[in-house]
Amino acid sequence: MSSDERPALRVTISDVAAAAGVSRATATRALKGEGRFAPETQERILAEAERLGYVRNTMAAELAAGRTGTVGLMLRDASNPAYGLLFSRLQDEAHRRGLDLVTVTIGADEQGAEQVNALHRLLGMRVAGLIVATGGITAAQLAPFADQVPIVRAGRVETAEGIHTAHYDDPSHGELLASHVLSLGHSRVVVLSGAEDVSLAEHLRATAMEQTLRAGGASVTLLSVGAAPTDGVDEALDAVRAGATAVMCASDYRQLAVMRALRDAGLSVPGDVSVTGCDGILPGADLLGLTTLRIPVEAVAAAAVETMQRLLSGSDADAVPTVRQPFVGTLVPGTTAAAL
Amino acid sequence: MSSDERPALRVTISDVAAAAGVSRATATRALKGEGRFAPETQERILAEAERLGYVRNTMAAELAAGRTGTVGLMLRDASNPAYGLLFSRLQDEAHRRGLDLVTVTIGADEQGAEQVNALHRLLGMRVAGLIVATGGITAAQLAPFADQVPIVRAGRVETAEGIHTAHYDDPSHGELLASHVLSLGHSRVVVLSGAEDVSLAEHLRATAMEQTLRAGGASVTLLSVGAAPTDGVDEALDAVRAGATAVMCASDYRQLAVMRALRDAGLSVPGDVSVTGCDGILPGADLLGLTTLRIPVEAVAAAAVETMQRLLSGSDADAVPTVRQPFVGTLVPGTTAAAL
DNA sequence: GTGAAAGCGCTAACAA
DNA sequence: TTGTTAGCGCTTTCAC
Repeated sequence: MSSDERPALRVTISDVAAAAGVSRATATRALKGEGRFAPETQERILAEAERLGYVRNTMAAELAAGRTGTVGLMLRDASNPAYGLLFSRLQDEAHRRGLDLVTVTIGADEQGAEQVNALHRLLGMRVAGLIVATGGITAAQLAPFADQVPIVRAGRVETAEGIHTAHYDDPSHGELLASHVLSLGHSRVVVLSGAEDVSLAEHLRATAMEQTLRAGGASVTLLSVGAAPTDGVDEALDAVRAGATAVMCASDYRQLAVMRALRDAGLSVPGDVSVTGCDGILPGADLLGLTTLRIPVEAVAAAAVETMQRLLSGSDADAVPTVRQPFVGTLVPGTTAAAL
Repeated sequence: MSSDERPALRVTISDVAAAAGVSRATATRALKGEGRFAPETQERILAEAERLGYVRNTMAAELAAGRTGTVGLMLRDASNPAYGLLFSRLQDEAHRRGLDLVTVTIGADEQGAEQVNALHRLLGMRVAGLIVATGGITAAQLAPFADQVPIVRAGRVETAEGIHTAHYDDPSHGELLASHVLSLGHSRVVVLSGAEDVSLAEHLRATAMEQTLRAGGASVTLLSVGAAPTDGVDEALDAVRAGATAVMCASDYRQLAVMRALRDAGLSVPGDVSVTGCDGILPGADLLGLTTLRIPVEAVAAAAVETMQRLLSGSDADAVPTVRQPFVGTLVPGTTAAAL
C-alpha cells in the first residue's frame, strides 16, 4: 500500500484532510455533517476516513468543543441481580433516548475513598450528567457538583436539594408486604433486615414492616444485622421455635438464606412458618414460589434517564425544581407465605 | 468569599497554580507527586486545589500525555446474572490490580451497528486496552485494532490471531453434563439449545452434549432454537411424551422454562423426566436443586484482567504470542436429574 | 463552500 | 527546584 498508511488509531483528522485535499476545518464539518460543505467534498472525506480507518479522538474533540456527549453512571456491584437489571434497563433507556452512557462500578463493600475516586474519574471526564445508582456515595460528596452537572440518583431516595431522584418507595414496599402477612392472620412476626448503615433500602422496608405490623396488633421481633445474607438467620430460627409464625426478610437474598436454614432444620415452608422477601427479580423465583415484592426497576430506570435528558436539554438547569419520583412495586403473593 | 471562586468543574490547573503562586508545570508535578518540587510548595498547591475544588480534566491530561490509564470493557446486557457476575468479577479484579475500567454495554438483542458504535466510543477514548465480554462483536471488527491496543476476549472463545482470550471451555461443559446424564442411565435424551448464531456458548455445549451422548449409545433429539428461553419447550415436551427420559438444556434459563412447562403439564422432575441446565449462577439454584454446571466466572475474570495487565506492561506487545486460556467449570449434581 | 488561526486544559522536554 | 515553550487532536469563529 501507499506510504500514507498509519496504524488505525493514530490516524488524525489532519491525515484525513490531507488525503482528501481539504483543510482540517472542512474535514471536521463534513465528518460530523454539520455546517456548510459541498456534498461531493463530504463524500471524498468520508471515503478517505473510511479507507484510513480513522477513529475520532473523543478526548480531543470534547476538549476542543468544551462539552461532552456522555452521561456518567456510577453503579453498585452488578453481581446482585437487582443492580444488574437496573443497569441493563438504564442502559436500554439511555440508548433509546440517544444518550451515551459510560459506567464505573464500585464494589459493594468498598470504603468511601473508592467511591470518591470513581466519582472523580467520571467528573474528570467532564461528563454531561451523572446518574448515581449506588448508595455508597453521600449527598455531601455529590453536592459540590450539583450545580455544575445534573445529578440523578436512581433507586435510592435522597433528600439533598439539587439532586434529583427516581427511586423505589421502600416504605410502601414494607407496608404492602406487612399488610399481606397481617391479612394471612400472623400475629407473631420476625423482621430480618440489614442495619441502616448497611442497606438503607432494607432499613426503610423493615421499619415500615415493623410499624405496619405493630399497628395491626402483631408482636414483632426486629433483627437488624450485617450485610451477609446469613447474618441473623440463627436468631430468626430461634424466634420461630419460640412461637413466631412468619419471618419477613428485607431482601430476597435473606429470604433464600432463611429458607435454606429452615430446610436444614427440618421445618417446612409455609407449613411450619411463612417467609417473605423483597425485590422479586430472581430468575426462577416463581418456581420457588417466593412470596415477595417485585421492585419497579423498569419504571425507576426510565424515569431516571428521562429526567436526565430533560435536565440536559433544559436551557436553564437551575430553573428546574429538584425532581423526586418514588415508584411502588407490586406484591407477588407466591406460596411461601400462607394463612395461619 | 474571595473573587477567585469559580464553579468546581471549571477550575483549571492554571487557577490552582496562580492561587499558589507557581507555574502550571510545577502545579502539574506537585498534583501528581511526580518529578521534583519542594515539599512545602506541594503542600501549598494541594491545599489550593482542595480549596478551589479542582478536578483534573482527564481528557486534557490524557490528550497531552499521549496515553490513557483506563481499560475499556465491552459488556453484554447485564440483566443475565451470568454477565452481571462476570462484570462484577472483572471489575473487582481490575481494581485489585490497579486498573481503571470504563464500561459500555450493548443490549443482547442489538444489531451489529450498535456494537460497532460502542467499540468506537471506547476506541475514541483511546483506552489503553480492551476487554470484550460480548459475543456480538466479531473478530473481523476487532482485528484492525489488535496491533494498536491489547484486546482480550472474556468468556467466549476466539480463533483470530492477536486477540487474546480467557474463556469458558464450553465443549467440556457439555461433555461433563452429558456424561453425568449417561451415568444415570438415560438413553433417550432431548438437547435444547440456542442456534449457533444465537448463542455460540449454547451451541458449543449442545454439540458436545450430542456427541458425548451418541458416543455413549444414547439416542438424541437436538432442538436448535431461538434466543427466547421458551423457544422449543413445546417440542421438548413432545419428545418427552414420546419417550425421552431426560432434557438437557444449554443454559439455566432454558432449564427454568422447561421446568415451568413440565410443572404446568403435570409432569414431575425428576420422577417423570430428568432436566439439566448449564451456568449454575442463579441465586437460589440450590433450593431448586438444579442439576447444572457452574461456569468458572471468577477464573475467567481473573485471567482476563491478569492477561490485560501483562500485555499493558509488556514493553513489546507483539512479542507476546496470542494467549488462549480455557477454563472448565464444575458439575453441580443437584436433584433435577436422577437415575432411571 | 472553505481555510487560517486561536485555543480547549494539560503535560513534558528543556532551560534556567 | 521551578518556569518556559511547545504541542496533543480537535473544534470553531471569522474572514475569504
